[in-house]
Amino acid sequence: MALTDRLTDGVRTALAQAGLSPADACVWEVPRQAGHGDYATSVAMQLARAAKKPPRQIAEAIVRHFPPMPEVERLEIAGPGFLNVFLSPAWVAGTLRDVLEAGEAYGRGSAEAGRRIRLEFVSANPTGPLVIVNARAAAVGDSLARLLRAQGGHVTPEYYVNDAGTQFEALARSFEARVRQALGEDAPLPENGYPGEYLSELALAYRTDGGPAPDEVPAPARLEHFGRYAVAEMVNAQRRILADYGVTFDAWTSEQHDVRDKGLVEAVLDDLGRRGLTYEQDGALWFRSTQFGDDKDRVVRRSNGELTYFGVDIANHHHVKFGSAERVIDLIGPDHHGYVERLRAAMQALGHPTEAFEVLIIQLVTLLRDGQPVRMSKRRGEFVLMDELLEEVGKDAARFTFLTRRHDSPLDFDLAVATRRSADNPVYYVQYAHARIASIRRQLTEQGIGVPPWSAIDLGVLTLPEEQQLIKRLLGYPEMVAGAARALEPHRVAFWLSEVAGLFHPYYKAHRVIQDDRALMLARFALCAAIGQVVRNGLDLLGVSAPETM
RNA sequence: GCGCCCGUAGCUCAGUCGGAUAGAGCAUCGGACUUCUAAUCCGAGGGUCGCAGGUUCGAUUCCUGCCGGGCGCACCA
Repeated sequence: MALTDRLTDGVRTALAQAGLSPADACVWEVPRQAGHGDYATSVAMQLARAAKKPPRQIAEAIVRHFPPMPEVERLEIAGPGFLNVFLSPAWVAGTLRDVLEAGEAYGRGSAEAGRRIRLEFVSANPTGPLVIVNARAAAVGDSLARLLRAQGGHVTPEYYVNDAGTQFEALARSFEARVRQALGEDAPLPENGYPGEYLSELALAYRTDGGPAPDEVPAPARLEHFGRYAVAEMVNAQRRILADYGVTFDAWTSEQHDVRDKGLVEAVLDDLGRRGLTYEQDGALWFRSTQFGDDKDRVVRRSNGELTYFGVDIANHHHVKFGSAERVIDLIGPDHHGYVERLRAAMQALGHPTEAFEVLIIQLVTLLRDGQPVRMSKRRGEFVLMDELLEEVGKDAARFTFLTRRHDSPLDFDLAVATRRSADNPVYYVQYAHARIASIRRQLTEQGIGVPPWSAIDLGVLTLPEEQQLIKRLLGYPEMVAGAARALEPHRVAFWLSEVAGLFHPYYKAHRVIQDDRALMLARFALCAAIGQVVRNGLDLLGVSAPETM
């Protein structure tokens, strides 16, 4: 049972013994100030009104009747009626054994046990290379997948390939033009085409592979031919970069093959139509999204007969996503946030619980170098690509930096800072803690010092304030992970790790592990091993490596 | 005009479910390697939590209004 649950039980028992009415909720928080104990609750203040007694008097009754517990050293009443709990140092030290024995499983929970979760992120159009904001979405999405898995969820990371519709056609025509140019023809790029150099390079590769010239492909099949080739190559390139970044997807959903070709759009539109939730106007088919809180009704099939992106996406969400999961999470860019409401309306109309469908907005990234903005203009081809970012700053620094901000706040990414190997860069600060611990382990081995099983080490000698503080911090790790998963906020893990490293480095500097006092040495090594384990577990949730040496 | 997000130290940002004296890193200034890795550590200064009301024992946190910034308001995706 969790410590706070035990404390709550103690409070309930004490209230009953004192003849006071029970508290419906007892919230424990970790006070900011050490003098206020390890845990505090304001339950006495909240009960004061109903009990018609001063809060301090209620608190005193709780203290008087609180059952003895090995975890608790003493209770204090403070301020207007706070109840402060001071943990027993011996019990605190003993918890280290639980951490070490749990190993890589330490921090896992069961909040999502058995639940199937569909998590879509990145999903860049297959019309160009991945750029820096895609790297942010990939870092956040992948970390979320890891967090939700750590809570027992069956997570399917999904990449939706937008290989149909107007953008697909623009890509197909642009690519065809580039192939013609590669053959020496004077072929202009179509209007609204994609001017990037990458399509010219792809055209050369296409010819090298022996792909047929445009005029050798029958006109009716030409668009499809060049479009499919370009999409396949673009998606492959995206997949490779993401794999280098440590991000893999279990589902690559094709708009054309997995949604449109399977008749799912007609099915879902018929479904909505039978419920009277669609209507024809001006030759187009509309969905009554206003009935579910949207500002206006939305077109699902245009008057020219073509489906809108929205129309297809309803089918995608209803049949593909919810067809295989109880919970659906989408990560999107801020430019699409106006789109969320209508999709939410559609999911509601189709009977999905509102809390089962969540959309996270991943804010934009402003790229800086030494504080100066790096211009990103697709038109002039100056935009910074994801592979260039990875080459310059590396996977670990990039991922960690993206995860030191809330996903919904815009981020300034300074290339110069992220490249710097110093404390400006919290990723190295955290990794260095892990490397230093690994170094201690190596030193022990080199000096022929054997370490007995954890159960044989007396941890009670870890009485320094720094040691107690570190252990208590490790004790809070599972709760932090559970909170990050619940709130879908992986940045909490990154901050937590920085804080633990910030406790470890001063401790390392001030107190030697390897020393003549064998009992103390072993206990301190156990503490370091536990810190190393938890840091490794936390970094793994971020997809960042935990190096043995640096 | 309407909607969403954001205003916290010089800068970049945390701040749990409403708690006690508001936090970190960077930057600035001053120090520390004979010792398990100096990618480290020790110390100092730095605040009207955008503004004004409201709710309450208590508000950076919740509500309303205003000011300032970003984004979105298509038979585009």
